[in-house]
Amino acid sequence: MKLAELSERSGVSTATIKYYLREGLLPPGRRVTATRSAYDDSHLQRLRLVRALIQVGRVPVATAREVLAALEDDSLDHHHRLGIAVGALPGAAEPDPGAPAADLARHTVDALLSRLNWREGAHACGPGSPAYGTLVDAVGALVRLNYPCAVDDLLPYARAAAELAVTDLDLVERYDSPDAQVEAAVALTVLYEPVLLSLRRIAEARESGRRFTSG
Amino acid sequence: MKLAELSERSGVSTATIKYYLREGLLPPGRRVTATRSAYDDSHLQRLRLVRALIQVGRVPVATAREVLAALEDDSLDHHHRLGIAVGALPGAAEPDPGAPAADLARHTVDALLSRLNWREGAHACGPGSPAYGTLVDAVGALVRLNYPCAVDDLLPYARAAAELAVTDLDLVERYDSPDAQVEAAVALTVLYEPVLLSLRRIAEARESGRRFTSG
DNA sequence: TTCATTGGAGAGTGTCACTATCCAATCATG
DNA sequence: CATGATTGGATAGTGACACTCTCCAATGAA
Repeated sequence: MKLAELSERSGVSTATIKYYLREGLLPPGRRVTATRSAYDDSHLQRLRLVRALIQVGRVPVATAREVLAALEDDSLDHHHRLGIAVGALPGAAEPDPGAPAADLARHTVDALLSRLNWREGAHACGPGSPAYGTLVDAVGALVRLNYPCAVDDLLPYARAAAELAVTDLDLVERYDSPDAQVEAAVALTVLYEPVLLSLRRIAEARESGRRFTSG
Repeated sequence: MKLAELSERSGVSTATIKYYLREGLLPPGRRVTATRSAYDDSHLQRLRLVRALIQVGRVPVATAREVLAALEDDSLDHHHRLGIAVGALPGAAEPDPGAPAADLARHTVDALLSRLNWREGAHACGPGSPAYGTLVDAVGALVRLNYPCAVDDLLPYARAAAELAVTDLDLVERYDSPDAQVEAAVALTVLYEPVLLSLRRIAEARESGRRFTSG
């Protein structure tokens, strides 16, 4: 497959594909001659994943590169590859680096994870993981704005998250090879986020209608 | 409260506050003299909400302005104000405007909402609402990438969303005045998104560890 | 032969959320 | 009352980011 064909089939402009190649988001094609390379279906698949990460997941290009690197790191076992790849995904932008109310937030998050007995799993739970940091930041924002975020307030969200994780991993286990599973885990984590958030808003509107309208 | 004081108390620079005033995200202060205005606690609260929307929720400035306008529109009843305000919030960026697989996605979403009997509630469910559009886009991305997104695959997420909405509205109902409730609905919708997504990733890591590691 | 395409690299674009600079009017202080 | 800081207001500049454009010599296809 030539570059132009890859572009046509993926709907991504050749300029952008060249850019992704330059940035290392897409492995170079097989060199046919000095000025020509051939691409295959794996490039097409990877290109689609990159678009999903960047366009749907709003993952910065630099971060996407890390995620993809973890995806291909054969030196790691299945669980660790998955943890690193998903862990490299970004969360919300962090707030002011100054630490106003961050202590309370951290304490709340720690109490929540303890309550759930989520402390022992080292990966992506520990204070070093991105998800943990994002969670502390998010709770910190709630604290600063005086919105409820006690452990008891957060618990229902954690329970929902636990159920969602089971569903997610069930989807992942539909894939056969470990490689496909890791890629699916990354893609589904990112791609189901807008699904979940939209459904939540729709459900909120329904629930609001149920509570606040007469008739 | 002077501008400098508002800046100090909120941790937002005077330059940024001036920018928000210019952009209409913050109502002008009470004019004291020709060159001086006074701000009060409502400005502080609003400023915090704006920061939450923009920094945590990644809401574009123009969108934030719409959300805030709906927040203050006294001509609407409670439920509609809430629906419009939350509806004005953005979802993920939409993919290529061309409609590849969009029909299948729309069909899937419609089937899902029908299955759940979520069709009758007009607000934020209808095809016109932003959340609906975001959902179709997100499902479209799944379709294009060949990831599972049948109605049965989406149902668990919708059920989780329904439970979350109940929790959300319970939090909202802790506030007394309708104004406070609408503001809380917007703030909590946005601020709990990163909370939920981080918890999901942490839960995924735990679940992955449970399934894929030995011992 | 001739013209389009390729890989490669650098520079330019558009968007967006600020941020910096200026200005004249006016307080606040000594 | 002198003097320096602050304010509202306006305009222009910044930095990050994801492209996108332009150019080039080498090559391939018609």
